[in-house]
Amino acid sequence: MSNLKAVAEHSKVSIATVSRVINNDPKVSKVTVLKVQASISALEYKPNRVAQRLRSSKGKTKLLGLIIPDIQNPFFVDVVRGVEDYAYQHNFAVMIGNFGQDEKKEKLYLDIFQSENIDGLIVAPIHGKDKGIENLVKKDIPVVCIDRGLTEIDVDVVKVDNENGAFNAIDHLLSMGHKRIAFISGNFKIPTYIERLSGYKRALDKYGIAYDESLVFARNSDYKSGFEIANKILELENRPTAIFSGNNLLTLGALEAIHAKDINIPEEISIIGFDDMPWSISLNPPLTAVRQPGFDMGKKAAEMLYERMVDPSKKKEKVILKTELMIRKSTARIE
Amino acid sequence: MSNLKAVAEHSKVSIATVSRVINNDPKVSKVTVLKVQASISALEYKPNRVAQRLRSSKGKTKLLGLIIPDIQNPFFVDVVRGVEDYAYQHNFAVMIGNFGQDEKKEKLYLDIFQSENIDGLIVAPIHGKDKGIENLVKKDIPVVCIDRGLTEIDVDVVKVDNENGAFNAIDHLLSMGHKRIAFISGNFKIPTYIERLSGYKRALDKYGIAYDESLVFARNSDYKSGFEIANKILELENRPTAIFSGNNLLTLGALEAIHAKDINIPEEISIIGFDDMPWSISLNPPLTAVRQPGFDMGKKAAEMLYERMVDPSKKKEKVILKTELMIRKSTARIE
DNA sequence: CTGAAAGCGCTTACAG
DNA sequence: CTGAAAGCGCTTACAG
Repeated sequence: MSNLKAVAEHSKVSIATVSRVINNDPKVSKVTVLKVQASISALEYKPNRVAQRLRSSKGKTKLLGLIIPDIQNPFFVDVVRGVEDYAYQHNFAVMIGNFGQDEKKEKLYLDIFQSENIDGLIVAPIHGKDKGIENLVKKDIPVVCIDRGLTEIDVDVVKVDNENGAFNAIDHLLSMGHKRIAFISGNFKIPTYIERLSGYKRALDKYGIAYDESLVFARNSDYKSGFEIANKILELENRPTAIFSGNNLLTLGALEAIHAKDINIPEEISIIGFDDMPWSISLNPPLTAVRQPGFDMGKKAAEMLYERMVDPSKKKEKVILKTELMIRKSTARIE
Repeated sequence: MSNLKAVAEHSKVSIATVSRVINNDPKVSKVTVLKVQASISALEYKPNRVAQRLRSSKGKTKLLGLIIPDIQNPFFVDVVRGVEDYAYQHNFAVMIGNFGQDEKKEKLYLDIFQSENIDGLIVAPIHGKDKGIENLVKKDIPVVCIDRGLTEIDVDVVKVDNENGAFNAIDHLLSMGHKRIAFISGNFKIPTYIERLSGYKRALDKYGIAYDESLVFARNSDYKSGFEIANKILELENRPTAIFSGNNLLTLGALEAIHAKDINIPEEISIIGFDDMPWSISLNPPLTAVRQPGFDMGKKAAEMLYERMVDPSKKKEKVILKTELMIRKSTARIE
């Protein structure tokens, strides 16, 4: 790789001048700019971002960290795409860390990203009291939380109204006559699930149905857990007539369990999933689901991060987007 | 952030010694090591990876680039997970670039990653004559191609036997009596599709059926294209009795088109997809698909990249993994 | 076993 | 408008 020095020699100016040309310093004379630019393209010079970043820790080199809980979850993939979309348009590179719901791994990525001098971070905290992220915020590193916030500290966040999303789903089920509705949840350390549970309870309340703890199952938020929990539910003696599953992967896992037992949806059991998927219509049957605008969330988060980088003293902002209940064919009315 | 100097002062040694401790230089005395380590933890010192990388471009800081065509495609997500799995175990950070089938974007990521001094790159080239990647290889930057190779230059690659994968799928269809099999493909610039087409042709040959070009449709490898092409196919006057779709997303899009028209699978049309998905069993009907071991491919690629970094003069290697036809319920025998 | 010094490729006051 | 020089946080010969 050619470097500043090579370009400087080629165009017979100092490296300082070359640097100025690269950074569009208006003080450089037209002639010099042209000369240097010619050398730059002749030598195919590309600035070394590592050196740039080391030198000026001021967002010059545009590196953005993105830490997500599970890249297998299509919702987070949408988030990634949204972030990337904004980043690409604004010439940021994105460094992605996928911690797979593993707290140690999340911490590792937090450390690495910091050591990489990222200009800012978008992260879905593993829980509401995430010390690692709190520290970053305290150090005034721009941080935007996505999907979940932080309880102990004021921070920018983009999330969805989980409470209402869950409420609407359960309300829909209750309105169709269901009374025993199982909830397949992820770990209740994760704020989203707490909120979804409270929406579940509020809907029950509305219909005067007592909350039955034995209908709520929390494990990891992955395919396997969805499969296993659904199996358990299907074997309950007084089997619930409907399932509300807490995320994409749990839904897909539950679906496999139901199909493996040849139980018909929605005739024998209804199911609503939190998180819609592009192919929900092609599932058996077309899945009724709570849609979250993942792409928009990612994009918005990137935008807010950028604004925070530009103005670090800006008031922290909470953006709460709406969910939408996509009614398809996985729920049926019962007596 | 505290730096080397702070640690040096705290433990009353030179920064050179602190650096040696960090890098496990055996020459440092036990006493000194202990003293320095105490300071390191007291100050919560974390080496600045940017500075490390700038100083020694020898894989010390362990940063790996991963460029994939489409993060929405679950197959590539598996690849990412495989790469990450290996990387995490070997203390590499992974920088991911998703180019969304956009050649300009791929080039941009190639440039950025180079400017970031990555130690090595795993990439699925957009086509076989990708100059940008060729250049990296020529500069002796460790590169492993995944899913697709390069035609003009010798390079490490991990891929799948696409020709046989497609052959088996078509053979299965032909053995069930199908004669008009449409192929929904991605762009034929992409080597995988060329190979899949040739498997398609070889199977036809085996059954003595003439290749009919009008049954082959190539566009982008995304959901929307799958949907649109399937719509076209379904409206053909002499409608094919089966569809072979070239990737995950195309399959899902095609499925939506078929369902939207209330056409029954497999009674009215059979379909086999290239790429299996965890939730194939929950599709309507359970999808017959060609399975690629994405996770293993990613893992293997990361491993090969590591070996290449350790021994740059190592002979280039081609690893070709097998596909597996997962027979479920989306195909039926016809007269 | 340890330290002083050079240098990785840049940016940015400072001086002219 | 331009250049010489310091410095970002490290590593690594070189010397002792």
